[in-house]
Amino acid sequence: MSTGRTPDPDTGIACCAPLVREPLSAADAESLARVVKAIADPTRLRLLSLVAAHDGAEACVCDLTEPIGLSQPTISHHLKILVDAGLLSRDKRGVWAYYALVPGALDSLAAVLSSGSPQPVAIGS
Amino acid sequence: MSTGRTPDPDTGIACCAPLVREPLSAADAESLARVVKAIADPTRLRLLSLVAAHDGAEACVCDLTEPIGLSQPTISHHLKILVDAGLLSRDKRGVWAYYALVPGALDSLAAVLSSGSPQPVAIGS
DNA sequence: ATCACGCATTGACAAACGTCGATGTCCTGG
DNA sequence: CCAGGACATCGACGTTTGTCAATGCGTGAT
Repeated sequence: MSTGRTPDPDTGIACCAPLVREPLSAADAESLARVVKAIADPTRLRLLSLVAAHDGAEACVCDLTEPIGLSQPTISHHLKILVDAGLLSRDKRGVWAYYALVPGALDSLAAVLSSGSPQPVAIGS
Repeated sequence: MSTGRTPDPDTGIACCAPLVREPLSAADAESLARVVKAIADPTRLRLLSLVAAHDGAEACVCDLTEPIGLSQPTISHHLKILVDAGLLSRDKRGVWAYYALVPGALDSLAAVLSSGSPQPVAIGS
């Protein structure tokens, strides 16, 4: 141990400033990272944007597959990740599955990031 | 082709609503994802929080290694990713390397997310 | 009942990621 | 000049991730 921080007893010079507030705990960081990971992919960002761009912030899979240019199973895979993260909601009506933005989900995530010291976020499950 | 969207000529019923605004382009999604990926890791979130928790929003590596509990090369690796993403700045003074939050970087990232249709972000390089 | 269609699930595989130990580089003090 | 400390870089390893083809499951129409 004693890896670094050598406060010279004479000068009292250490390398660092003291803590002025509580940092993020390991558990909080893990749950926050789980939500951030959901949007850390270009395909999923485009999916969110595409859903938001549709009237009513709602779209079905058939309207997302073509503009993205990936296979249908891949689109379903990404949509599932976004739903599990609490960012999208799934509503199956008849043959079609409609995905919609969860109101406030992205906003509360953004609020956590912009605040200097992130609080735990309760978006995903 | 013709994967989905079968607007019945009689009923006119299709599955989806029309677009009401421009979605994110593939290139913009890729550059935005590069920044988001930088914070999509619990260790890096804790590092950002730790730096922010220090007086002056500045800290050296020796003060970050111990609370995180990972090896020094791993911490340096994560710090490099955060610097490359434009979220941290590195300032070597003497023997020590001080990392500080780039003012406004996290905020503009948060602004992109909360806005319904994300604009391209010019944070990383 | 049967068929076609929209979507989800599975299994497989290459690429990217996180972590470590070992080593290199630069600065400071003696 | 030499020794030691702070930090970066390198090489390696196991794990996770993104993608696809193939298949399964409901639903609605014939």
